[in-house]
Amino acid sequence: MSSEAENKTPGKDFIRAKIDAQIKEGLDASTIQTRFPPEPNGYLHIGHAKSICLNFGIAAEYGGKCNLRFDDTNPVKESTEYVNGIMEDVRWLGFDWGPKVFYTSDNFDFLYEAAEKLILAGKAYVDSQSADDIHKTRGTLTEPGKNSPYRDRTPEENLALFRRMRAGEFADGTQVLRAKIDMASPNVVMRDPVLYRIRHTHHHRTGDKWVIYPMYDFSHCVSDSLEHVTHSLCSLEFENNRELYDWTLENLGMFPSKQTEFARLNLDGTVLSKRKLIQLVTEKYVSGWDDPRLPTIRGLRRRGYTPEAIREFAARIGVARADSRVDYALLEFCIREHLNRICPRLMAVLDPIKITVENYPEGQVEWFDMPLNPEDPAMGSRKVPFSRELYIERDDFMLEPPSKFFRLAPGREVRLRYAYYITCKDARRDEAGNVTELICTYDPDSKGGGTPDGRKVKGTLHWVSAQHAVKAEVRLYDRLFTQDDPDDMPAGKTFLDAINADSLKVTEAYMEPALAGYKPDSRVQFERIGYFCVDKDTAPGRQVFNRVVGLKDSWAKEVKKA
RNA sequence: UGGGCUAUCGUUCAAUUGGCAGGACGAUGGAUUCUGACUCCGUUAAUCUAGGUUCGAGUCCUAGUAGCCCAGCCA
Repeated sequence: MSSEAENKTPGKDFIRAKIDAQIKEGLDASTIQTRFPPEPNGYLHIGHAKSICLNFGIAAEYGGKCNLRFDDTNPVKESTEYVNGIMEDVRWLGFDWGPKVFYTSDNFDFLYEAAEKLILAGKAYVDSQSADDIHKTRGTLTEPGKNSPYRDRTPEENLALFRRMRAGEFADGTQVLRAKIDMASPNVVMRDPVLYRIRHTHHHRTGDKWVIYPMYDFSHCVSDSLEHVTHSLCSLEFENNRELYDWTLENLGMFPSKQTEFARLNLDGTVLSKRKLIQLVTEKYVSGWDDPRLPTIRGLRRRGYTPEAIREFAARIGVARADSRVDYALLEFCIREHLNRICPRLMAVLDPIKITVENYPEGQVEWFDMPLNPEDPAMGSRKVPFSRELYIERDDFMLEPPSKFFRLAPGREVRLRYAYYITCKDARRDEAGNVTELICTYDPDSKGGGTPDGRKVKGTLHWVSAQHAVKAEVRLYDRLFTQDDPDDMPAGKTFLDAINADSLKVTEAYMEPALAGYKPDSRVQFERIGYFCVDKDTAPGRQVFNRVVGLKDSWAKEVKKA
């Protein structure tokens, strides 16, 4: 059993429960310090959002602080572009890291001095073996490693060598600084881990000042400690590194930050590893980091997700130590729940079929005033034109309807939302038998959508006036992968083999005129269809909408069953 | 006989430390409805296995089983 299980308070996740217990034992809540420490080598995804919400959330709840720290110790992978992108994403998610941004690279001088201290204390040495030899002598998971022939160099010798490393006298890969711990440790991480390596590479912040760079295991704990991080929260794969984290701070005599691990997020139908996301972007399987099919923060943002929905999602998935994979339906639930509250509701037809209302006067147009959201009158209203020729959704008509179908069919009466009742008199067909046009009549007494005799209709359809319809491009998205877990493919297959060829469908919508007024980033509900977000690709005269998520559709389920 | 970690409804997170296994999502039935949406009500369904301790075990003990992480000069 893990020691984390002790002293839990019920209902809370194990981390917050442990903090409660620590406070009970005297911890001053205002000293609680967390940090979100991304490496700027890619953009953030929803898995990071979980960590961000956890770290910033805990700081806010307990009256502590959370730092944003860029873990920028490997210059070959990192860039300012990513630093800026990450800050933008964290801010968009709604979190504030205060006036100071932290960088591990700001601690390079301190880290160097700390390394010299370890050398002087006989706890670190310069190893001149090749990377290959270091690998070979590390041992295996079941066998101990062998000591390096350079392990017993004197502190003076090591110090001189280390200073020459820093001075740039050695080529990349020829020397490393290693901690002198135990080559026989059952924990492979403790077998004389590398602390510093040589990299003659330009760093995005320190430029060419350094040619040696500290490793994660050395720099992360020291940076935590310098920031007085009390709760260093990271994902489960760092469990094995905790022993080295503690060793380093102890041997340096520094503030004892403590690491706690939790399970990272896995989400059905997508990948959440930076390596794979980078591959999807660079090899053009998607249009970019902000492709609306991607689980990146900017992808979700462009798709039309809101920060509120993502934060709600993070709260609902919880925090635990067990590996898990979350149902995509939960994310969709969260965005629907928020968009349902905030979106105006308008009408657009995605797959039109024409209706001619034969008893409606030719050339007549009526403008109906319709509420933008009947559940929230404060949203106001808009004007919608009605005329003799209309479009409705092709799915809303059936020649030979099954019993449970209560939309339009020959002889059937339905309501056109907020307008009139219409009855289908005839369905015109082409040679192939496809329905091309519906001939209907309307009941003038049903104006506004009700009748004096109070008769009921089963169906209410959305519609647009053909002559007033505004066309727009609509992008319909499906999951990017066909498998729930694209990371777990059969032998010989990779996650790329699971890419869904139909993850994007582009179509043309016929919209009521008011919809043309919405600018990029606006989110609306297309009644009876789903939530849509105006895309940044929108140009004058050519709107582009992304489908954020469809409405729940119990009729579609019914059809599927049949 | 390498070490570390994990195991509860289909999914996910709980269970006041040994006292009626609960919530959410999903699924499903119904009510309501000018969105087959929303909302409301109901139903469904779980303690990895085998022993043991105990009046009582998800929780403690013993032995198993399954899964995840670690052999980067990545983080």
